[in-house]
Amino acid sequence: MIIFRDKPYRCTSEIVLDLVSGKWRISILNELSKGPVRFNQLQRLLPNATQRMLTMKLRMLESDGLIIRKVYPVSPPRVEYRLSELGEQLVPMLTMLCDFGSTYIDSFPDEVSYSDHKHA
Amino acid sequence: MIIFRDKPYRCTSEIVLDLVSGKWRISILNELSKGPVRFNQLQRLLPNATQRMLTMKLRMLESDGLIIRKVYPVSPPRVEYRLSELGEQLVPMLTMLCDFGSTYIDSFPDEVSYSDHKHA
DNA sequence: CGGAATCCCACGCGATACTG
DNA sequence: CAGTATCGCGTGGGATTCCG
Repeated sequence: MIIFRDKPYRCTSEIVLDLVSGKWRISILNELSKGPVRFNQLQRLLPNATQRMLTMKLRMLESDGLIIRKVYPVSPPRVEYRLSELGEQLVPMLTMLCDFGSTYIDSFPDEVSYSDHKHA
Repeated sequence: MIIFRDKPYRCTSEIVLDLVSGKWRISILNELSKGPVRFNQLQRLLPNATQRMLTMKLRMLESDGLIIRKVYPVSPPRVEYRLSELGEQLVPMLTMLCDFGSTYIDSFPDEVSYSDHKHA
């Protein structure tokens, strides 16, 4: 049994799930993997996430050491987020998750459809 | 936007998270990756999971197509669970998650400890 | 622009007891 | 042995409003 940050885990894979699970976390990481993004840009990229949720998840990812928050002391405020070194190391895994997801849904073609609209 | 089983996803990786997230799912998959297991064995392997939770998670994994439930019509009842073909394909990814988890916690040696006791 | 504060709800999870 | 059936709560997620 591993204790990490005062929480017990049966396997280190569960720790990784804590890092990337939770709504918006993967989407944020995916966007940041393409390069640094400002808060406002992120809002437009993830139009269904409320400001509150984005802020919360970004702070969590930051305290997990996966992303870096950089504040430019200008007016109007400018805050930029980017992957940390650890976060960069996560990218190949995100790709693998994505790949297996594609493989998986290919086994259930009847249950898949696509939608263009951004909401929901 | 992908719709899979009536649920929207921004990326197929989010589908995979739905498959392996949720308490006990990864632990169950890890145990089954070593070979078929009976319900009772699983209970002993995961002593902190209640019967209800084990049953629920097993049924979910089954309906997700990752595991197979085989009932032997004997008395007392004998039910065996094993990975499906799809489930087997998941194993390398579980290994990778585990590996990255180890890499990750190595970055925070102060926040890691170990415990022998099975509870919590 | 990039938040923080407040309020609220669904549901994932669990404890416990019962059963073919 | 391998499950249901009930009940209850914590917390993750969200809508809304206000702020420097």
